[in-house]
Amino acid sequence: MSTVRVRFAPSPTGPLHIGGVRTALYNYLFAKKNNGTFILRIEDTDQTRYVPGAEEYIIESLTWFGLLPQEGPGFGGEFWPYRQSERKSIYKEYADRLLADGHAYYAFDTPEELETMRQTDQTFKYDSNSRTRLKNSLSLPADKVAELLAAGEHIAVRLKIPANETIAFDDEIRGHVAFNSRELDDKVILKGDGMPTYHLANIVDDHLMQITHVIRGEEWLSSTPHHVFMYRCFGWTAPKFAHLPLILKPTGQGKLSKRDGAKFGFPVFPISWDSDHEEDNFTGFREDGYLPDAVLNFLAMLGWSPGNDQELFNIEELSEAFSIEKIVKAGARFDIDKAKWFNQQYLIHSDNLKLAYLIQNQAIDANYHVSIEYLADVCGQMKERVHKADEIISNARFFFEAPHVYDDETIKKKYKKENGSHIKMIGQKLIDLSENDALKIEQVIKGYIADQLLKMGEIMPIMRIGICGTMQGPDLIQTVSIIGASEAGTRLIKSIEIFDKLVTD
RNA sequence: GGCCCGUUCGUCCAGCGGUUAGGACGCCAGGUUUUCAUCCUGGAAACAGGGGUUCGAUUCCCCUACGGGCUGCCA
Repeated sequence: MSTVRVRFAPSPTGPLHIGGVRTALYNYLFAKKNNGTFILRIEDTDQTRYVPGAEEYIIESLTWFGLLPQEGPGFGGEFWPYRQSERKSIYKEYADRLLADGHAYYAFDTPEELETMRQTDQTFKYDSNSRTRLKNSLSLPADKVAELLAAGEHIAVRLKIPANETIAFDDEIRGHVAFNSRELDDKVILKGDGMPTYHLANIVDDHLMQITHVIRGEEWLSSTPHHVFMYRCFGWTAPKFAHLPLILKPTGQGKLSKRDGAKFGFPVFPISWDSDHEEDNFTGFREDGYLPDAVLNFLAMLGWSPGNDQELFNIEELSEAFSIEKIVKAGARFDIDKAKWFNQQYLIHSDNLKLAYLIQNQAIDANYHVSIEYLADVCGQMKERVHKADEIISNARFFFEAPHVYDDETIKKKYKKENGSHIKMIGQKLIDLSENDALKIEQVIKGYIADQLLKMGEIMPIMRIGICGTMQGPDLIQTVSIIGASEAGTRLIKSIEIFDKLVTD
């Protein structure tokens, strides 16, 4: 048994889609599980769709997730180059071989002519049947072919699919899949510009790079018979295929697309993508406050399960438990609520200081200049109350500044004017305390409430509003201990003035 | 339209001939708490339909319906 070699082969036509990340993840997990090699190959054979920066984006995304390839552009490996545009001559050589063996032919039809055919006939297909009527080296007389070849325009090489035979393969996920070759079109394998199409480049590279398992999206299932046919023509052993179910829109029809992020209000890309065109700017999971491991865990469960009820896995556990047989066959709808839940779980189990560093820039941007230790304390209190890292700051501004607005509703409902002086007194005592030990603070507050025979339920909520402005927040004693007894006391005294006015009005 | 793939709670998964069809997210109710959240307890919620095969089908086969993909000198 040869060692497992798998590849993730994205096309640098834009930012890497979250579905692509899952494909990369499954390849990575499969390699890890089998002690194999995970390879990155850049499929940039379409010059017209090439987007500068896309390759860097792909690598930065994989890096963020920790899904680093052992081979690939910039990662070493003995099967270089790993960028298809740099392998052009290799593909030409193999296309020639197919041509020489009679498994491919030259086609001279222009894209416009083919477009017209498709317009007039919805079912048009360039295949074993129609090719006899089209402009190619099979239908045209030899001298005419030679002439067109010499002219050198619009020369494409097409695969000569046999007329009527069964082409089948065993998919690792779907089992036996069979096609009749009459349903298959004569795919272009070498384009007019001399570049190969995906189909040729893909199988040549997979063979040359000794790929053992092709794990890719289901959109490739229909062209797999073409690939299998080419392996046969070359006399090569085909790798094993595993076609992954697609990720579908949360609601409505079709697969998740890049525009769905804006439409549904959540990211569909790992990290942000900035383009010259406003409508092509996308925010990423990273910038939106998600942790990479949480996203990975969520993605892993979208189309795969370990066969039991466990859902929380770190990457090591994931690769240990992973198996292709457990991949689900049906497409999965993207559920952002589940993703948020995973993220919250990871947030809760994250180290406070790590979280603090993660959100440090956000704090600075908001003009909150506090120590990293202070931020860590805030994270400790807030992490179980949020779903995304950025909410730690946006939901708890009272840790950084006195509240500007107060929850009127609760004040009107719970504030009794006779308690005002007591709360002011507590405020003064906190100022006098001049230290921030939680135990001492608790003694001051709860001690006073007990001494004066007051009710916790009447005093604490009002104090909370006075200090935080809102009813939502961590334990009050802990909060005071973090922002400081003196600051809290000052806020209390000031807020009572406002509350008194609010209640009399 | 044609070909291929699929179909268990709203969603993601478990189930691989005999189960009160299980878990998670979300939702609802209750408990804990100074609030929110976490956490705990409970609840509503599904085998697309029809034929077979079988003593017995959610599980196997066929048909229909529905969903998805492909049908480019894009990947």
